[in-house]
This record gives sequence, C-alpha cells and structure tokens, in this order.
Amino acid sequence: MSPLLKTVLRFGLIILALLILFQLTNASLFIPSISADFVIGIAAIVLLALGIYLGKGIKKEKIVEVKPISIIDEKRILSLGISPRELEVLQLISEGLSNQEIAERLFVSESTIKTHISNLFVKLDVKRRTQAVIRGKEWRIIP
Amino acid sequence: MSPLLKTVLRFGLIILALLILFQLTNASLFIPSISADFVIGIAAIVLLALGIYLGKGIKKEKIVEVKPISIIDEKRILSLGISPRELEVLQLISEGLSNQEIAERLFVSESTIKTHISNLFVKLDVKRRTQAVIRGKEWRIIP
DNA sequence: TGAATTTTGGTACTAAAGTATGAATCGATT
DNA sequence: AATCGATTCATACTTTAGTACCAAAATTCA
Repeated sequence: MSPLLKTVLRFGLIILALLILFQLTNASLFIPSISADFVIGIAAIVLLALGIYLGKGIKKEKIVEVKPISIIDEKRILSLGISPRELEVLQLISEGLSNQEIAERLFVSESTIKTHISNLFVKLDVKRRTQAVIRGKEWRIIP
Repeated sequence: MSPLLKTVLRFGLIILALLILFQLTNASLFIPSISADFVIGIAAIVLLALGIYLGKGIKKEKIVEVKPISIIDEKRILSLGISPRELEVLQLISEGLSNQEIAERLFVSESTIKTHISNLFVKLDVKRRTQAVIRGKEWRIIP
C-alpha cells in the first residue's frame, strides 16, 4: 500500500470514529438503561487507543527509512553465478589481505586465488580489487 | 530522565487526564450554558492528541539509537600529519581508481601519486591500498 | 627573507596483481 | 558411466603497485 493511501485511510478512520462516537453519545443520553458515563468512558478508551495507533504509525515509516538494512543478497549471488569459494575470497579481499595471505588462510596455492579473483572480476564487471570491494558492498554480496 | 520514570509519568498523565475529563463531563451536563456535545468534542480531541503523543514517545527512543554518525575527524588527520593532497589521493584510492587514473584526475604524474601513496602507507601504518581504505574509514579520515 | 613543509617528479628496482591458457581432480547430477 | 560445475594448480606473461632515494619547485609561515 502506498504511503498516501495509508494516510488517507487513517484520517478517514479518525473521522468515522469521531462521527460514530458522537452519534452514540447523543443517542445514549436519552436512554436511561445505559449510563452516560459508561458510553463516555468507552469513547475515551477508543479514542486513546486510536491515538496511540496513529502515533506509532507516524513514526514507524521514519524508522524504516532510517534503518540501514545490510543483509547479504543471496539471490544476487546466485544470479551472478558467484561460487561459495569465490565469495570467500572476495570477503578476504575486502579485509585487506594480499593474494598470498588469502592463499595461506584457505590452505591453497596463490595460483588458485588468482584464478578465483580473475573469475570474480568478470562476474562483478570490475578491473581492480578495490573496485571489487566497492561492488561487493553495493550489491550486498559482502557486509 | 530514566525510561522507567518516563513510563510512570506518562501513565500518570493518562489517568489524570481521564479523571479530569470525566468530572468535567459530569459537571457540564447540568450546566445548560455549555453544550454537552462541545465538552465531549474537546475531550475527544484531547484524548486523541494524548494518544498520538504517547505513540510517538514509544518509538522516539529507538530512532535515536539507530542514527549513525559519520563525520570526518579533522583532528586525527592533523595528528597523523596527513597533507591535503595525500588525503585527496586516499579518497580516490577508496573510489577504486588506479595510480594512473588518479594521476590523470589530479593532472600530475604517476610518480607523484606513488610518492603520496608511499607516504600515506607509512602514516596509516598499512602495506596495501585495500588496507589503507579500511584504515581511512576506521579512523574517519574518509567517508 | 629564510626556513620548513608540501608538492612535484625522476630513476631504478622489487613485489604484487592480474591475464591467458590448459589441465587434473572431485562431487553431484542425469 | 558420462557430464557438468566447482575447485584446484601450473606456466608464462604483462601490467600495476609499491619502495628507495634523490632533488627541484612551490607554498606556507615565522
């Protein structure tokens, strides 16, 4: 639902509630079996609840736009055809490790790392490891 | 003010408001000069406003703790003895540019850029440009 | 003005990064 | 069993990055 539609609905709800309450109050004042205090009390509680709901609603949207969502986008990883090992290498690149250090960390040769990196660059459409890190974060492939 | 105290104050405020409104309504019903509808209308608006205020208050604290502050730390730049030109180069490194590209961007030779970068690495205590970017962000030298 | 710092650039070198190509191995799928 | 993708590794090569050392302008500042 669009934000505008939500706002319209909310205000419509307020007006509707107010009208019903007024009518209800007017009517009940001439019916002795129902206490006027009781009706007013119900009206007060309903209005208060409505107010709290509206107040929450107003802030909820602001929180959503402020909150930085940084979760890994698994779908994009799949669509790019990036393998688990390549992802692991990209992660280590983003931590500032050299090819040799990555190789040692993963118990493989530097040649292997170079292969992974070359394949990564094609999939990420970049030319350098610094750009790969930027892309990886842009596309939420790495945190 | 502590969160607990705030909550207590808020609920106290609600109860107080409700009591006053009830008394006012009861009293006004026997005074012909004041319309019952008018009093009820005022009561409704006050309660709605109170509800909205309460609803906002509930969420406000969460917003504050989410807000991320990321301003450049000028003092640290000075204390590290990083020159304006070096900072500029670091900025461009963080954007994924090569030495040659940085040189062209700043209308100087690649030798000059290499000199700046070597000096930067010493000041940032790093060995690679990828690490330099990480340090630069850690220390709030670059955005 | 004189001194200190910044900026610039060169040469020469070493190290690291990245490309291209081919190939062996392994696990899962068909 | 044959195929496919992922992983592994090697060789050979080109390019970029980074170091060391030096030195001339340009700027800033006392």
